Amino acid sequence: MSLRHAVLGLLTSGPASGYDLMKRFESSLGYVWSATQSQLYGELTKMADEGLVEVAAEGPRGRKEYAITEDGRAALLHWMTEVEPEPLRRNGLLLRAFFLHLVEPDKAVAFLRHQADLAAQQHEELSKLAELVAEEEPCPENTSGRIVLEYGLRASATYRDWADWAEKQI
Amino acid sequence: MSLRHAVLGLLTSGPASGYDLMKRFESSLGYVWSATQSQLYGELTKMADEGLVEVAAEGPRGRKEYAITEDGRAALLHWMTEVEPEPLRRNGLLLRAFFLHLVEPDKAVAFLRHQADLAAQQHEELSKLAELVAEEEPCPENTSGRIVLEYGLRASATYRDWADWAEKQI
DNA sequence: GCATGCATGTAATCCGTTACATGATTTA
DNA sequence: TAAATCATGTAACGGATTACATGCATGC
Repeated sequence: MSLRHAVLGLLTSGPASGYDLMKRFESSLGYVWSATQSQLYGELTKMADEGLVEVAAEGPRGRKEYAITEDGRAALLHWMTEVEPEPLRRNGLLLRAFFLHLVEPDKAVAFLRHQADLAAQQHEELSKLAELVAEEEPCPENTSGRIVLEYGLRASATYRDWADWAEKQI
Repeated sequence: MSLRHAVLGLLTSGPASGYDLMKRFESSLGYVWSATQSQLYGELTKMADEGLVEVAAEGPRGRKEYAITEDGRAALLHWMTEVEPEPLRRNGLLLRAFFLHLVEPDKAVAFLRHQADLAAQQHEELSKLAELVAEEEPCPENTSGRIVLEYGLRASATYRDWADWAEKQI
C-alpha cells in the first residue's frame, strides 16, 4: 500500500504528470520503491478520487499534471511518522542461501562468488554516485538523498563481505 | 513465484503436512520468506497438480503429508543455481528515509532512533540464537542456517549503525 | 464435557506485472 | 515525412492478505 506514499513524496517537490513520475521512479526512487507504468496511472486516478492529489493543469497530448493536496500531505506525514514500517519478509537471495547445502559445493561457491561480485559492482556504482552528490551544495532536500545513498553503500559492502566470507565457509 | 521453492526446500528434510510447514514458516523460514496459511494450502494443491509434490500419507483429521517428487527436486535445484535472483525493489524504511526532510527534525530523529533501537534489539536476539546454534555439532544442513544467521547479524548491525549515523546528520 | 490444538479449505479483495492499444507532438 | 518521445489508458492474470468456515482429536 506504499506506492501512493512514494507518489505523494515525489509530488512534494512540485506538480508532475504520470509520465514525469515514471521517469523519477526509473531513475532514483526505483531503487527504494518500484512501480510499473500501468500501476502508476491507475494509482494516480484512485488517489485523485480519494482527494489525495488533484489535476492542477492539463497540457498537450492529454497530459495531466497532478499536485498534492492538503489531505495528501497530511496522509504522507501521518504515514511517515505514525505508521510502523513493516519488516521485510521476502528475500530470494537468503532463501537460496538457506538451502545452499542442497547443491554441490562448487555450485554453491559459484553462487556466492557471483553474489559477491554483483554487490561489489553495485558498491562501486554507488560510490561514483556519492562523489557526484558530494559536489552539490548541501540543503535539507538532498540530505535525505545522501542518507539513503549512505545506506546503499553500507548495505552493499555488508552483502559483498558476507558473500566473500560465506564462500570461504564452504 | 518463490513460495513453491521455499516449500520444496522445506520438504527436502522429509514429508510434512501444510500445518507442519506453516509452523516452520512461522518459526525459522519466515524471516526469509513468509506465507499465510491460505496461500500455503493453495500452493500445495497446485504443486501436487503439477507433480512437484505428492501426497505420501494421510492421517487423522484429514491430514495430508506431502513429499517432494523427483520433478520437485529438479525444479528446486534449477531455481537455486540457474535462476538469477531478482534484486529487492521495495523497502518501506528507505522510502521513508528518502523523504525524511519533509518532517520536523525532531520527528526525523525520533524515527531514526527508533529504527536503531529495533535493529539493536534484533541483533541481540540473533546473537543469542547464534550462541545456541554454535553448540550444535556441525553438519552440512546447519551450515546453511549459520550462513543465513551470519547475514542477519551483519545486516542488523549495519542497519543499526547506519541509523545511529543518520541520526547525527540531522 | 470443554478448551486447546490440529488440520484443511473457500471467497473476496487488493496489489503488481505483462501485454495490448492508441494517439499527439516534436525534431531531424 | 519518419522516428523518437510524450502521454495515457485497459484487460487478463497471478500472487498475497484477510476473513470466514468447518470439524476432528487429545488431554484435562
